[in-house]
Amino acid sequence: MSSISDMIESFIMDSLGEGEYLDISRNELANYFNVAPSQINYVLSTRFNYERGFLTESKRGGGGHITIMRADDSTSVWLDGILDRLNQEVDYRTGCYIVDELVNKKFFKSSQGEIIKTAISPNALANPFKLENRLRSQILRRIILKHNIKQHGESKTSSI
Amino acid sequence: MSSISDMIESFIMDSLGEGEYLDISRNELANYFNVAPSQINYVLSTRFNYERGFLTESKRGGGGHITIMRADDSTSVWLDGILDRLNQEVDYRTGCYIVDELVNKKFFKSSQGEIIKTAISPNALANPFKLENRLRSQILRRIILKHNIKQHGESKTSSI
DNA sequence: GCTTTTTGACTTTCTTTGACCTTTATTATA
DNA sequence: TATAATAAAGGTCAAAGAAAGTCAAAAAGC
Repeated sequence: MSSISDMIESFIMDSLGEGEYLDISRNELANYFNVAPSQINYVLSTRFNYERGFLTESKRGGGGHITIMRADDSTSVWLDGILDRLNQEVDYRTGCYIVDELVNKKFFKSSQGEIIKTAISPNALANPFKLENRLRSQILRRIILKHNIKQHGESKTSSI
Repeated sequence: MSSISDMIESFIMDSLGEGEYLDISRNELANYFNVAPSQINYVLSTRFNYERGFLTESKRGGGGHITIMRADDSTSVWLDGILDRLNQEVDYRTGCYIVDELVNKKFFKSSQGEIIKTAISPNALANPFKLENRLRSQILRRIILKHNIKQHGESKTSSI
């Protein structure tokens, strides 16, 4: 009666036991239950999300894995820390850093993170042009030119 | 479970212990773990970079070696020194000298160093207002600060 | 019919490897 | 002795491989 996702959920719950966190391999687990690897993601996002008291982290590539953690006091401390920082002014870089942290902890998806970053970018938030724009194009022009020359060997301009 | 890179990382960490720095031979280490020598570079650049609190130096040729150092207070003193110099005007030669120093300490990759040198070159900065030297120190300062901030997340300056 | 589950094609990220390059030290030679 | 050749490191970069992520369509439950 219960779906495979439910079985995977209880399997993970059992493996977690009383522990604070658990490391799993997405592929192994999917293999064990004979399901598509992405179904593990489905289980994680529907059963082991923040609302249900969990946070997950992962790493791709060789030796990649997924970590499932209980979202306990320390998590809310972490979140409070971030909210505290947002009581002061936050420049673009810091904002991105915070967004990355939140994405990392699967608080937001990375696609959502991108939107957020765009929303808080200098471009989005401000300022009609100033004189520095001319300089900027000059610098960029210079860098691109030199890069191009270096790659194609035709050096007609001085090295700097 | 964990990748070989992770094992190499902990091996280095263990060897370093509480010490301030550690000398290793790239080839020996690669041999010990049965990996391509370049994988040692991979571990160094992903795990023992400035972001993570380390600086590395190396020497080639006979008796060559790699030194892994904790980026501690003295590092920030060194960095502060450079930033101090950038409070005055900086001509192109001096700028390149500083960039070389930063590349030497693996603060930037040499490919990044090239870009920076181009960005502060007379050609890039030529402008009608004869502000070249002031601009140069400003740009250099900006790049280093941003790099440093990006790595440590302490942002006291505005994003642009 | 609507919601939840399952699947699979495509994407992104991280690791591993290898071929080729640069620098430094040592040794041989004029 | 100065210089040229050789050997002994480490550096770089790109390709191949190994995971996990995304998204939308199909299938299954209710």
